[in-house]
Amino acid sequence: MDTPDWGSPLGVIVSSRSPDGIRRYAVGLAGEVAALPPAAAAAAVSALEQEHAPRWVVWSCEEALAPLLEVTPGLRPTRVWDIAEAHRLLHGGWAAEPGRAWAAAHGLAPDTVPAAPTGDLFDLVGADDGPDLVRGDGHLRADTVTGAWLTTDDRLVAWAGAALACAGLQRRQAAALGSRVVPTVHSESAAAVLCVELARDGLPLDRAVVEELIGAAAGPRPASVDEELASRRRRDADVLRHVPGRESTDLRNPAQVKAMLAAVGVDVPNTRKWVLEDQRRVHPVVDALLDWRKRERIATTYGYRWLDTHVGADDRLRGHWTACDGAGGRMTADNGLHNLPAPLRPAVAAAPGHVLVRADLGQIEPRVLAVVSGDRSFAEATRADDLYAPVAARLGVDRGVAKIAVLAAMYGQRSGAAGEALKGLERAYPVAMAHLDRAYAVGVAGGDLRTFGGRLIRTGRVLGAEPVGANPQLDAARGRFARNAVIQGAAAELFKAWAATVRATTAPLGARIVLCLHDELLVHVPEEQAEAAVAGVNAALTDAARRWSQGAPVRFVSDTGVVRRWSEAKEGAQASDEGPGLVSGLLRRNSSNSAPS
DNA sequence: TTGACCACGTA
DNA sequence: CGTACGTGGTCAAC
Repeated sequence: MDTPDWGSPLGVIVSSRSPDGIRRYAVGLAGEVAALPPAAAAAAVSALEQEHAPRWVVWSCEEALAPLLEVTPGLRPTRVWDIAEAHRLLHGGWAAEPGRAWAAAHGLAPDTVPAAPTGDLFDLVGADDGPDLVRGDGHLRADTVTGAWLTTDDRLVAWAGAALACAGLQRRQAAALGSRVVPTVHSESAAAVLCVELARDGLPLDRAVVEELIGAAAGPRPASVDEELASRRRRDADVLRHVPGRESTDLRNPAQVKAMLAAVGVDVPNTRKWVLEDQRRVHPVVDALLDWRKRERIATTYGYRWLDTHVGADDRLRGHWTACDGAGGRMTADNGLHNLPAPLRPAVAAAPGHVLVRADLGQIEPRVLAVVSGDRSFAEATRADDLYAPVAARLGVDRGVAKIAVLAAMYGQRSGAAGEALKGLERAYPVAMAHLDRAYAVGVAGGDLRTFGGRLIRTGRVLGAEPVGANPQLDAARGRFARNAVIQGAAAELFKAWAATVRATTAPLGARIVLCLHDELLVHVPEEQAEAAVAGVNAALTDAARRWSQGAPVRFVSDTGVVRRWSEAKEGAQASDEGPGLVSGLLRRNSSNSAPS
């Protein structure tokens, strides 16, 4: 078969695990693949990486790289083709097992992919697969991933060959979709490598501060179940003492809370925070309840159990990372890595001798809109540090109005004061607005879209299985989903290209990315390399944006600074006092913040 | 035990 | 007629 021009040597890493848990690899450059045990495989990858810097084809980074990186922590592959990530990009959805990716790469219908063995007696269907890796009907045999068939070195080498073949077909499909898509696969694959590293390395925490913050919200660490219950009752009592006669209210039951509030004259349709915010003055129980909710969040979700379960002995918070979610393609993480409440952020702190380089992209979504729509006038506005200023000038409105109008156009909110300014936007930036309207229309019709970088977005089945046209509300929701997905998804692609570039260019400084948060990066770096890392992060943005946008005249900006704690402001970041005042001060500031506006 | 709903944290 | 994600609580259905 004629292979596409990959631009660099091609390597492959696949693995299988026998039923007794022993892992074995097939590793090598294309045409020279050998079956090896883990330590030897890691050594081979290291040597080949150094000598040839190949693009490594893997069925998935998690399967192929995670165990190798445990064996050899210094291993850092730079170029990867992750078949699962390529499949998600090219064909949509999240499921991307080898059999499914293989089928899509070969143009075989997804509903004909043989089901993987389930472990019960139907496993005997494997007998229908015949003796070979590829079945008579063109599908991969079903019992590969479980390790049931990959029992010999020859079979493992054949498995590597299948990965190379699959990647070759994917690459051709990607190239056929346009010049941006192969680079997107490269970038998404790099993000998948980064996810393995993020999961392994974790986010550095200051354990003493975590303990203190949890203590301030949830009380001291309980030594027994009884103490835990007592602590919980004390928290509840702070609310219930405001409602004599209703002390038996279950604060965790919204219906009971609603009834309790009604009894003291607070009449609300539901007990959501933004509804209760306006009722603080009606009765003191409202204030107490909102404070309780904040403490309860930390006590339950980010309390001692969370600390003990997810923060290691090395004071690192670890979770599972994915390179793309099911919809727009953003990275996801669990165990609180992506939704850590702001009051806990002072606990995210550099290890001794290190600092955090914190960088976030400014106004990324409107800038992305300028790229993906090709609107030259809107692109002109991105030359400003504050994009809303030139837009406001062009529209003849206040900056605040311009901002709301732009956000309304992108996210679909039509209520409020944005109406007039929206008309101005459509006159001033018709190309950008038409791009959003087109995405909305495709969503309403249940059609398929691709992001700027080529990710397939299917709208037909989002939010349920109801057919298009049957439910106008559902159609509109699909439209909003689609309009948002082309922006959010493209922003995610740029972000990952940036993160991958930062990972590659700052590694020689000893820098490691420890958190990715949609438009924000935290890089952990030895103190003496802080300034070099800042420069590297900023240069990486310029570089990644130019490559991602293929030279579009759109400017992207990053607010980049050096901090010891995530909570510190980036500019003029002086280390705040680290005494006991830190914690109580932050809690106070947080609660007073939420009172007005 | 599972799934729906609520509620709320992040971007 | 903002969207996306993850988490933990309760409740109803199984």
